[in-house]
Amino acid sequence: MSFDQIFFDALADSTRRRILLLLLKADERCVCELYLALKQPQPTVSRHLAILREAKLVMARKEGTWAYYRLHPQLPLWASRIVQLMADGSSESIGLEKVGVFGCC
Amino acid sequence: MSFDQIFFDALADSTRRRILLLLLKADERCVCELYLALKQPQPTVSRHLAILREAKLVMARKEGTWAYYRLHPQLPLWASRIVQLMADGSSESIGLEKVGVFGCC
DNA sequence: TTGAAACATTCGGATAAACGAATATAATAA
DNA sequence: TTATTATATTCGTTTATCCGAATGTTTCAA
Repeated sequence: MSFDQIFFDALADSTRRRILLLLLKADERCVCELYLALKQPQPTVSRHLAILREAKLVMARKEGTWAYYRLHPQLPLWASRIVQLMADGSSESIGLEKVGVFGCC
Repeated sequence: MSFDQIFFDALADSTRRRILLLLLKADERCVCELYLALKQPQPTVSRHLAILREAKLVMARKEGTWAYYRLHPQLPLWASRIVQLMADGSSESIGLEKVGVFGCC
């Protein structure tokens, strides 16, 4: 399957789009920040992160029991511009305002 | 369902993306040009066009028995920029080179 | 070495998307 | 009216996706 197909499949889910927007606003986020911000169960978020990881849209860094995610540094330019445009234009609530007030890690 | 969701759902299919790219390069295209260029059965293309039409990504103009499609003039700016980036970055073959040599209309 | 915390994965069922084949509609021409 | 051309829709089936619930894995601390 082409990267195009994988990329747009990944964007077809709103939880995955919200994850990408959260990662766009911060260098790194750990999984607990993400699922608390998104108000979704941890396994749900982990499954979506796995999809984004396999699509090479995000990268994971492990540190102890924590996993920190960021946008993939080798994301093609056109693809990362699309993520940015998504941020500009999307009417979807990201949940970012809540991040940081949880003492999750 | 939000426009965001409808928009990215529409982009998740490669035939629909190719239709959008074909329409990006031309003011208008009739259905026969599209399905000949895409090498897909006419009902398949019409079904995808219906999805794009209901999503308000494209607009149809009827003239006799023909139907001419174009990108929707009120497409949000961020959305049409995404379509353009898709054109820049996509590795997918559009089939555009074949359009115009068919005597379909 | 037992326990707990942070993530990841698997399974089963429900919902949705896509396609081929067939059929319907609408406009025009004979 | 009948036929034809261009396009649209419906139907039935297959395939893919998503979610909740349960379970695994890894790391660290006691």
